[in-house]
Amino acid sequence: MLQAAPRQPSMRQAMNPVSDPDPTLPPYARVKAHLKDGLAGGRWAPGARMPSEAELVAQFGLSRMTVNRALRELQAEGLLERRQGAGTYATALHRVASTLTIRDLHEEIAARGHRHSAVVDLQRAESAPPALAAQLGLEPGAAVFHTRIAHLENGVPLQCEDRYVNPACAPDYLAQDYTRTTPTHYLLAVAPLWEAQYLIEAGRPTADEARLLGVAHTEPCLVVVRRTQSRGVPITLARLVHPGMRYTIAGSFTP
Amino acid sequence: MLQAAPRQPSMRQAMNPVSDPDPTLPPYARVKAHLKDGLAGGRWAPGARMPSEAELVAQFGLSRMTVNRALRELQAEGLLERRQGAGTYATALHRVASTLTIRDLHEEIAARGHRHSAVVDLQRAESAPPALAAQLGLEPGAAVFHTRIAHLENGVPLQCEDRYVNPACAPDYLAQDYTRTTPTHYLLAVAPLWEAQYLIEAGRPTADEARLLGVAHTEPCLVVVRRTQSRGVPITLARLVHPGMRYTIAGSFTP
DNA sequence: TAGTGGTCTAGACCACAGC
DNA sequence: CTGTGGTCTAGACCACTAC
Repeated sequence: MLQAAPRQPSMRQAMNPVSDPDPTLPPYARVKAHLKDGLAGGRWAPGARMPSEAELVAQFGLSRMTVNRALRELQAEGLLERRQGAGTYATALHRVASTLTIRDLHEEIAARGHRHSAVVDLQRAESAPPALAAQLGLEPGAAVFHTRIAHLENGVPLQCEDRYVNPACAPDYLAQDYTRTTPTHYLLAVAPLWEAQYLIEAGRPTADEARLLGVAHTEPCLVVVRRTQSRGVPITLARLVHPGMRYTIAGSFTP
Repeated sequence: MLQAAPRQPSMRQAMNPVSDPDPTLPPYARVKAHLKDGLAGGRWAPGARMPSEAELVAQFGLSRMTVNRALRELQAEGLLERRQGAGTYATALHRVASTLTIRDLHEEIAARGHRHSAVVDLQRAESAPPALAAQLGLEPGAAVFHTRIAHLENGVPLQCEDRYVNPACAPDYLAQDYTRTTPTHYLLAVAPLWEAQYLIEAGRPTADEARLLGVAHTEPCLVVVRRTQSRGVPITLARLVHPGMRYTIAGSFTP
């Protein structure tokens, strides 16, 4: 039903790129559209060899740079694999790489037109136990900053944020008023955020978290653990706990 | 090579780009590295105006196309915003766009060197209730294919996959042996996967799911709901339930 | 109008893969 | 060796923005 009409390439279709996309598109975009259509329509199976740059140059009457751009962008989008000297291939595409956007919670709530507020449960320096010290690149027992903050949307607890911060990166971290700004916002201002790793899992809240979120400690929660570095220097380790019924991470994938 | 020698922008150099990245990198990559370093180091604040293409051409002694490529790629990576006629700006970057990869579970398990097996609990055609029909672009009451399969890693249940499939897209879906292939794998072969949206949340398993996963129905589970279309035609709607303590989604962000 | 980005070209040299 | 992709150039024309 999709790859409806065409087929029976009989004579290799001679010319005509089968798809004749919007002629107002710039040429490189037309090449991309042509290749995407072909991939979507099964003209090239996963893993199959794609036309070479030279072939596309001849077929479309464009310069090689233009064709190269189209192919390079499709590669960046994960649709093609290219190997110097070997050729261009359709990706097996048994993976779906998707963009997941994690925004500052304050902005996320504001974007919904709702009111964000915060309850600061804890804001102090502590001595880092070995495991934590290792995560933040500190000596065991060194001072770390620790905050625990509940974030509310229109008065309803949405997230409990347990965060440890490397003092070297944000010496004034403890001096901020986190009912007026968020740790994320402050840390982004202090040091642009350059690398992050995260884990997403389901779990139960700790007693503290259950208290701050106003849920039973048996309530399933979505837990995001995120570690952030800037230029290789660990900045912060955060555990973000969301009541399962109140929070969802959404994403999409559109090549 | 060609543009080999140049450089020595005479006075310009004065302030030396601060960063003098790996000289073995291709020129466009050096420009990218220079700009990334500057952004990471706070040389340009979020929202600040970046050097124009012409300025970078003068500074690096490169052609405009090369500089343009560096800027275009940084834009694609979300680090820069560009407006024709206006200029190039550092993104406010109060968002962290991260790559989340969802792979076929069979491949994921195989990649860990473990053994994947599946228990097919249900495999039949059903009549689509209105809500489901709407999601799949069908008439209410139309036939849909429904499978419920537990996926095991070395014999331990890891995921319960409840899946509805648009029969028009995969007429032979019910004829497959899902102890030998996975629905994901089969559907990818039938119709390349072109758009997907998903939700990730924490919840409790249904009674069926708890039974198949061998967990209590109070156990927190990570639930991924994914909807997939190919060329705008809905293909499948899947609910993937993972026991919270056994499954984690990991991702990273490294601009 | 001047500056900016968006795009294209027709060549070129190189590194690498496969025969 | 040939064919492939990786990259660069020095111009060019255009559309848009801001003044």
